[in-house]
Amino acid sequence: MTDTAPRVTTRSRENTRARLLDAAAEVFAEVGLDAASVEAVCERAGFTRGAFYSNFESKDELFLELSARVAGERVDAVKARVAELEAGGGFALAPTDALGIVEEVLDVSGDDRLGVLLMSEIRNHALRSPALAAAYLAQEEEMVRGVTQIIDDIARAKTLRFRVPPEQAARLMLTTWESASVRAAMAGLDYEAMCRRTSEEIARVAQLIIEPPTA
Amino acid sequence: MTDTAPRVTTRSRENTRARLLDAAAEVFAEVGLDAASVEAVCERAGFTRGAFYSNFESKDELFLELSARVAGERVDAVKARVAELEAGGGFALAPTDALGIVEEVLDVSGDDRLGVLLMSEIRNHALRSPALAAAYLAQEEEMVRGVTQIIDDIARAKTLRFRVPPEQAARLMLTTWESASVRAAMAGLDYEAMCRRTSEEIARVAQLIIEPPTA
DNA sequence: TGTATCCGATACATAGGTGTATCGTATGGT
DNA sequence: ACCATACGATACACCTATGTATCGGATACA
Repeated sequence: MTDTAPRVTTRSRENTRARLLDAAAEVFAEVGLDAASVEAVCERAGFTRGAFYSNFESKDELFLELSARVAGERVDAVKARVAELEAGGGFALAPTDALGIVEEVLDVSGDDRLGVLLMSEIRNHALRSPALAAAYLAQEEEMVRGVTQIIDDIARAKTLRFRVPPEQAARLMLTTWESASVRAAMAGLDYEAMCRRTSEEIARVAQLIIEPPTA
Repeated sequence: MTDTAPRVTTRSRENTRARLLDAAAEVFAEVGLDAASVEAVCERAGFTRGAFYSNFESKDELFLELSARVAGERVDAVKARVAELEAGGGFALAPTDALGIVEEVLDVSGDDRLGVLLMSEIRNHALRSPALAAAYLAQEEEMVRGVTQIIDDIARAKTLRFRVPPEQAARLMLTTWESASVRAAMAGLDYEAMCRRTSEEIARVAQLIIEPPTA
């Protein structure tokens, strides 16, 4: 590796960073950012604090990076779904079966309970940190773009008409999804029931948005 | 006060409790529950920790009580609005002016930035504490009941028709409101702009829900 | 006015977390 | 195979928060 790069620090360091990030995701989701000690994160990852401070400057920096990672993952998942839909276009559902469509799009971001907790944690802290807020809002906009496209694609494929512009529909879907996930997690439902209930809630909104065929 | 009550501890104690609760609301909103030290709360209230531990058992207990208080206040505000509408019924707006209606109903819960932060904090912790979760969900249900009634009243007064049952409409309004408030607070908008933007967002949803007159 | 009681302040003991400085070792390059 | 370096472990000093136990003063009631 006689690269132009001044330093080749990328040996197993990336691995350590990744393990710390994974552990942090778990611990932060479980007890929250502020209640989570650096030591707890390290213990979970199988390191000591020496490793931590060798890789990150502070807990906040790690949290920022973690937030960026999960945001990126979510956006990527949606984008992948868009590509999938545009490539295949293999939808064989009845146009009015909103729930079916929703479920098919939804399982992309199969959100477990911890995922919901982590996102909530990020959202909560974004309210106080301008840097996090900017990242959070940007990610949300990206999500809107992706979902808007999905809606567009589906509408075109099925020749559906909407009562609102696709972008607004996308926003509605996303906020409904967010709030439904949180409510489900709060009610302590297991994963399956959680998904079911979330789907139903979103499907209701979808049915409201979709213009019924003028038969 | 030779009451039947076994103990008449209610001298100025209630005052102290109230002041501590007020201070806690501020501090928790500003830095979050976990980052807020008991000492910070006491300092804000003008007391020392002695007063705190004389009135509350722990920070968590205080938070639980605070949550109950703000939840009660919100529900009361909505209920008062319901009573106001049912008593007066003085709506002189055009039926299609969704934004006008929304604004008139909305200013009830004139939410400042700190209020949003505090609610977010409560919501976030409710995800991990069953007791808080139960309280939070119960409050939300009460809010839904109130808003449902408001929607019903308005609909009756204006002979509007909806595309969805009033209860679902209420849920949609509330989740939209919640998410819009959070987004506004995140974007760092001032109070006025925040209200305006939130109103617009809700009005759009209202317009979607309201069935247009079949002219 | 005297007295008992309640309430908040003060002082103290302790724990847990943080960040840094140093050390030993594994690894990569030649 | 050797050397240099990077990486993570260990140890240390500091600090902040917590909870309790005790003290002093104010207040209610006679």
